[in-house]
Amino acid sequence: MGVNLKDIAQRAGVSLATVSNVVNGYRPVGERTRQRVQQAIDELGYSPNLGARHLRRGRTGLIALAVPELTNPYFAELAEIAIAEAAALGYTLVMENTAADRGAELALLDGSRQRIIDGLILSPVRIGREEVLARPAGNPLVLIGEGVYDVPHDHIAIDNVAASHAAIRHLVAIGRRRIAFIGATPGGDRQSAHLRVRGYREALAAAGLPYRPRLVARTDVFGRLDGMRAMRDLLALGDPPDAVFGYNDLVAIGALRALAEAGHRVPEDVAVVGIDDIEEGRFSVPTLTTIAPDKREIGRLAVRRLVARIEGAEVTGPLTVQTPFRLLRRESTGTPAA
Amino acid sequence: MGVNLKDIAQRAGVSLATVSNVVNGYRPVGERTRQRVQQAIDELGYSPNLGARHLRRGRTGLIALAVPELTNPYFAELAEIAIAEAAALGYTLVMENTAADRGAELALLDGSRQRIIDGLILSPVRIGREEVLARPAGNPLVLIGEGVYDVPHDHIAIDNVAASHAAIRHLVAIGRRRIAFIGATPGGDRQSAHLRVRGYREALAAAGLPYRPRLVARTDVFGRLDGMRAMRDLLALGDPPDAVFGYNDLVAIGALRALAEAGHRVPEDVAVVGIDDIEEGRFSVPTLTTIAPDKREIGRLAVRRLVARIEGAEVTGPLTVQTPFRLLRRESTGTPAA
DNA sequence: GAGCGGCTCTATAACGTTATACAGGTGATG
DNA sequence: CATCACCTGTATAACGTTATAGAGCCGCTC
Repeated sequence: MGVNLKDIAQRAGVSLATVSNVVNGYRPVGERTRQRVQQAIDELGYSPNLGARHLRRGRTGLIALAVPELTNPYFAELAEIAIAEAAALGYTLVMENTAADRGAELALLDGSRQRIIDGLILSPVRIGREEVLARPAGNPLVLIGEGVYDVPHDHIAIDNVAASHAAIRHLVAIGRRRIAFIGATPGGDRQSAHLRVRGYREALAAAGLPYRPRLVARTDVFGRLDGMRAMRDLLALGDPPDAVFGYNDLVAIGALRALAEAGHRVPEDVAVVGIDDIEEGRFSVPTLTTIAPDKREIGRLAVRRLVARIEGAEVTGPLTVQTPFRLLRRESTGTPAA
Repeated sequence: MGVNLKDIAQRAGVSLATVSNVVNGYRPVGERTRQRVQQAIDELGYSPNLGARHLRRGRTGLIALAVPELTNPYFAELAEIAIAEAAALGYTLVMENTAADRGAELALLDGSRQRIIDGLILSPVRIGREEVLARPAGNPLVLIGEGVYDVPHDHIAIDNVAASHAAIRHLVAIGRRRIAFIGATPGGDRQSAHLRVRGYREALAAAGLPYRPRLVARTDVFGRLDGMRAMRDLLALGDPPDAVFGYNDLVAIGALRALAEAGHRVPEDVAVVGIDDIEEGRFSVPTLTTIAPDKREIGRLAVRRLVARIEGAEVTGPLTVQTPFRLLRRESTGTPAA
């Protein structure tokens, strides 16, 4: 604690600036002096004071990934990838928990936090296009997920309408006709649900199936408990569904639980599909059919885009990138176990 | 971006230092000047440059929580609590992923990371007492979990031997006699498993049951996949167990999956108990009986201890704190659903 | 009324780094 | 041989904050 450039400079018999140049490679340094300096660094065990560097350079080397819940495995899996990618690019990634709270999201957009991080990857839930547009100019911002569209920021997400289509097509293909959706939200609160609901409706229409509003269950948030409660309500209908498409895997897993408690067989009585491909769904009983986004691609792309913006690199191509997804058939829709 | 103390000082017609004193409350400021300064701050929208502040103060306001895997829900749930507690104390908590890698853990102990964080909460997995003792003096370190004992650092954990006792007593109480353990590790790699295995053995002995080495399954790490594989192996024994105690909930959930695939009923044929009380176990089919550590207590205590050390506060009481736990009976050991 | 102590406020030197301007030395060129 | 350009290295001024030393002012005491 406390070996600084000056100590190294003294030890190596060179100036402060030369040591800085060796460390940073900012200006050419003769081979002999470089070696002497490097030796001094190794002997004294120097590592730069990042606070000072930050002050001077105006960058902290910190980027933040703000998600609505840390405990959602999808975000944990995404974070693990993003942290590794950030480290590879020389940045430290800080996790930020908005707890799906509007105030927290707004604070992130223009709060004082901004001064300590170089850029932000945000998965918005409670804020919309207007709030993002109203944001004062500042650090680069990359959006992930489906909260906000049509803003002048990089945006990485899957094509949610297409993902819903794929899920519903699959359910139709295995003979289901009364397909429910769990995870709609009231109002314009969370656009993601809107897109997934839209895909659901479009695909029903394309299959010649009627749209039944009673089969669309609303939830406040998107956890296991929400899925379980919604499924119970659906089962209480006079004419319950023969398939369920959940907003995400957690909701779907909650639905599986409700079905088990009520004594229904999956997939024989009710088939279930989710979105996210969290590991949990590969071990649930039954295993969960899901739409698997390419988390690796999303995490890496988001970090790379952000870092590119921070470093002022030229970024070509459109702001919005739709990453690939695929349908993984598992037991909850009647595919043999892996 | 860029309103600084000087701007405020000019606007308010006072000196730089006075503004700093208003912001920090470090020295008394007259009521009239305080108001004038405060007004200037509000008008210009000032927020302190944390980099500069930290350079000057020598602290960054960042603490790190290093865990072996972000995707283990136990750590995610713990992190959510710790982040909130840190924020309440004016600190930002950074998640660090050691990926259960020895090199990563060592790097955290004395690496350059140290210079950017004020303190570290570490859940050690691959390092032992010696490595911690060999650590150069530096930032405060708080240990959580069961990796390392008898070192001059704060340590927050449950009593693992007692936790195992409780689990085994419960299984014995519901009439099980061939009780397996999944999650032992070879050598002294991870002491936690040793403690849990020890409690398992002691409790068997206390119940007058024989210790059968074949019923103790080793795993590399402690994920669902490890639990599933180990359970398959146990089922392949000529005389399979009638109960399984998993190192943690993830392992136990993997075991549940293997049992389902093999067509065994839980709890009728095999009862299952885990440790951690992750949310997943409250929704699995069947729901999972578990030893629930007080995560809130662990997370808050770890952060508070660390911050107290950072701020040089007098900390009374022993270094090692054992936090409470309780047994939650659920379906996997034959308790009626909640 | 001179001296003293308490109260506000100010000037300024750090903290450790990087970027800019500049100095010294060397080799090549006219 | 003088000039120039280059290549290395140096001195130094920031970056924005906080802590220290001290200056000015007021009222009080002897």
